[in-house]
Amino acid sequence: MFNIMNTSNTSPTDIKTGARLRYLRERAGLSQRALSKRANVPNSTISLIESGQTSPSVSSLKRLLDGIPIGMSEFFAFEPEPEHKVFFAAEELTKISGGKLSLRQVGGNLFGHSLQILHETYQPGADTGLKAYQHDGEEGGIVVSGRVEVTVEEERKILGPGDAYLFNSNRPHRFKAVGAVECIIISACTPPSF
Amino acid sequence: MFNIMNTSNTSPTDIKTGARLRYLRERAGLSQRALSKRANVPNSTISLIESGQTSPSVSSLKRLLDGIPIGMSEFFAFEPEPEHKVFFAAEELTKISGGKLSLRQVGGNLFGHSLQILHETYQPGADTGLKAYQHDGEEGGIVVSGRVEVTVEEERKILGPGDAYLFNSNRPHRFKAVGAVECIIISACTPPSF
DNA sequence: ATGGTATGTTCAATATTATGAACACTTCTA
DNA sequence: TAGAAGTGTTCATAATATTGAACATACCAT
Repeated sequence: MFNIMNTSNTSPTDIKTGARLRYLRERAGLSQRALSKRANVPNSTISLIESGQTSPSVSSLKRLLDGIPIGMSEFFAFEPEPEHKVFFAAEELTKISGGKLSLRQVGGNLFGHSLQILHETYQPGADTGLKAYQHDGEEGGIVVSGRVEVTVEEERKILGPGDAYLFNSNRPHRFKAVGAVECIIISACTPPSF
Repeated sequence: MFNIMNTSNTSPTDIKTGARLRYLRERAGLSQRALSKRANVPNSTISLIESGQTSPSVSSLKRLLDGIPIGMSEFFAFEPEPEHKVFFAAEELTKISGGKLSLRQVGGNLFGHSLQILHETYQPGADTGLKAYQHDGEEGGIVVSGRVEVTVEEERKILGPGDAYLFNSNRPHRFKAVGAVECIIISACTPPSF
């Protein structure tokens, strides 16, 4: 069995499931035990998966991702590809969320990077819901077109083209497109790891 | 443990992994044993997974999907959503392939349908490679913009806007965008099942 | 009919994953 | 400094997935 870029010596996992899970868990500001409670999976299992000592069953992985939360498709959306690219065509942006709220990311994966840049497209009425990504970084962006109502804790403001925002990611926040036209935002976010 | 639309009575699988695998396997014209050889996984395992009696490990599932072939992300891209929709906004089309060759599908999943309609976008130079989807249906399409070189067995022709094609899916075929501008095709395909 | 080949399913044995408790370590607080 | 609470890791055991062989059917050609 052939394996590219395997960190561990024992390798039941040919795909980098463990590294992805660890990355996303830390990105959500969750400890192994915190995720353990939310996903109803023992922390030891999480440890073994993340260290590449076992390959989780689909059902187990599903429970874990539900606890983060993140979808199965999004989880596996980071495919192995030649990284260290500098230039990205518009079409190359990685789609990490679909439906009414489209998130397209610069670069195929984030593992080697300390900055996530997104092209966000909100269809009219699209709403992120109230979320608190609890990591310690900052996030900010500039509205390109359309109008969004941005709520950060108690502060609320409607932003239009040219307007911008910047805040600590651990503050609860929410984005909602208002008006009849789609809204496009270019945003950036600093992950805590790396 | 709660489960929507579970066909089986025993349910180790909360997500419809088995149904998805079966659908995609049959769609590729592969028997359980044929996929077994290509994926290096015993046919009995495939049977158990498809009948929902086990939840495969990620590594097993990866081997199976490599044999079809299909990516992990694409496999899980069909999320539970309200089906039986009639109208679909352009943005709602389900992206089932990325990179230089973009395939966007009408409807979130195909399980209840007998027709697959795609909005295909080929970046300049994009190429499907020589593929033979072996199912018994037909596929055809009309070029909207740009130019494609279409090869079906020994026949080869360059199609431009307004041109069209139609052939049995079991014939080896290949699409390649030519020229400097991206090429858009609207295509349709009849799956064998259902 | 008869043999050959294909299909998907089932089952006991084996290999792997999931679990809960114990461990080693760090950080915080009194 | 001591204790409590946090972190990730390890390990025997229990639970589950995987395997290979046998089974039941269906289809086709002789």
